[in-house]
Amino acid sequence: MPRASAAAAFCQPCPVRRRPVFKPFTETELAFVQGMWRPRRSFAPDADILRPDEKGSALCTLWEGWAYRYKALPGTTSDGRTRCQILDILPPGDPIGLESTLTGSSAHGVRALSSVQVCVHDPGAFDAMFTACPGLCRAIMAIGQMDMRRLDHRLALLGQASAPQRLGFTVLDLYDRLRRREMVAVSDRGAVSLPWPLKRRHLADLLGLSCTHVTRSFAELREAGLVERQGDTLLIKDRERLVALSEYVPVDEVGCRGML
Amino acid sequence: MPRASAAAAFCQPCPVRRRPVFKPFTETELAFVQGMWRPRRSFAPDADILRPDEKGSALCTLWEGWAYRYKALPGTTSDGRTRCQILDILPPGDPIGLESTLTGSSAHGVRALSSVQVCVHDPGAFDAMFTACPGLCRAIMAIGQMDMRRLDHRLALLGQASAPQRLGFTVLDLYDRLRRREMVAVSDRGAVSLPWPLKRRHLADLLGLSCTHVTRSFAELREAGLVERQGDTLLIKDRERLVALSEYVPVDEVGCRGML
DNA sequence: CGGCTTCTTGATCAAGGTCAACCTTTGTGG
DNA sequence: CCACAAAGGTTGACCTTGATCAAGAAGCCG
Repeated sequence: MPRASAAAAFCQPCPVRRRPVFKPFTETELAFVQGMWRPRRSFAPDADILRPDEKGSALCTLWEGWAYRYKALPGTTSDGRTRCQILDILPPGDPIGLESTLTGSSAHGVRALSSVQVCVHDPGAFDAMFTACPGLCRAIMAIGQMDMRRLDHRLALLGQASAPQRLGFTVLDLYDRLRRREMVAVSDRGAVSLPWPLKRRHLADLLGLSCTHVTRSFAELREAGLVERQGDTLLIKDRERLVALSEYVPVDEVGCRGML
Repeated sequence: MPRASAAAAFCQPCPVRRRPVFKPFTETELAFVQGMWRPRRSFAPDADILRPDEKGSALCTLWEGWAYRYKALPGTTSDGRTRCQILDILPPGDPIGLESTLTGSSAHGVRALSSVQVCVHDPGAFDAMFTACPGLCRAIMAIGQMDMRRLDHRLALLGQASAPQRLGFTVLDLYDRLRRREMVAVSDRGAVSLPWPLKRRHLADLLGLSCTHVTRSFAELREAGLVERQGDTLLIKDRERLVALSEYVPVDEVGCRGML
């Protein structure tokens, strides 16, 4: 079958899965996941990969580019946009549509942050996974717990931290998640840098702040010599002090095994 | 074996599981869950059922009484208590310790809100579940998604809603969760009531507010004729208007199947 | 060079935090 | 049954954080 062979060509040497966060597949698992393979789809920045109200939607994995989970809210912000809370940032490798596959509907949407390609899986085959691949199933459950743990962190952040702390925490959290995916770089003089596709309004929606206040908090961190924005990458100039200011505690997510 | 027979005596006609939120077990599932059965444990109010830093801790299910998941934070509030964010309220039937069973450690603690009894399960047998009971495994994964969905809601709440909205939303959410567990009552003149074990400080930690401001917000709802506290039950006097004020959208969690 | 969007800065205002006093309820021992 | 203590709840005065509104400054295309 052309479909299976195309999958094999992609899944086995998958560039995303080669990163150390992901556990390698067993042969059975690889075969199973390849059997679920469907052609990849592309999305432009700001397009909905998963609409908030969508029923019976596709199950897929973020293969290239970034996205975010969000929840649309009634009403509108002061600057015209519809109110929205960003729930989580999704870097490459993260699954999309698990909730709707498991429960039949999704209470959140997923939107592309940059240009995005997703690997599509056949949701009809999903239920078979529970009998065919118990180990994979356990791994996905563990990933779910990790996501929940990060949500817990974020909840504590919105409940308890000041605006600059929220911002600093988010920078550090993103950096650490990307480091595990080998997507960060080391600059000179001990500074490190990470890709930064987030606009002010994304940060505002993510942190529960207004755009202007995000700017102010950013300025605060910049003036303290902690971070520096350079186009679409962000420099962390003094991790030590940034950690102290944000009361940052890393959320570790080692040895996950998804189904890219 | 006395152990197995004791389990059978409890699990089969379990008073908690008889409620409509829970799906009935199949025979295999019942047998499996009974095989994990260990003697129940009791906790006094304010005792830690699961300490935040605990490794390799027990897996159990809330059998009687209420608890809450929380995250302790460095520093201390103005009134002396250590700072803490309550992540979720756990009514009877909710599982405890899934995260640490699946990932080896838990980033949150669980504390008893009232006098509590938990059904203890053998965490060593947990991994066997993935091969022995795929259906149960799927059900637990779906529960995880439901919990995540409620966390999403709460995140949007802390990010976007005013203090009275947060309070109203929480009242309505708790009411609906308890209704599905048949733990609410109807009062006269269309009002409904629910058990209310939450002190001001719990609400403060849950909603990311100060104790005094919780009082003020409560007073606001009371003066608007929406809710009324009577000892340790809460009256909802005008659900309609409370829903409108809080922009409440129910988080449904029908047909879950746990492993009590 | 306009015409976009995004970012920045300043002035003003409201929501909520802090501190402190006081009131109510609950529980306990005499 | 009362007295008292301790915990929790309520209220008010004041202050800080962050929202809102509005006007520019940079970028970033065509």
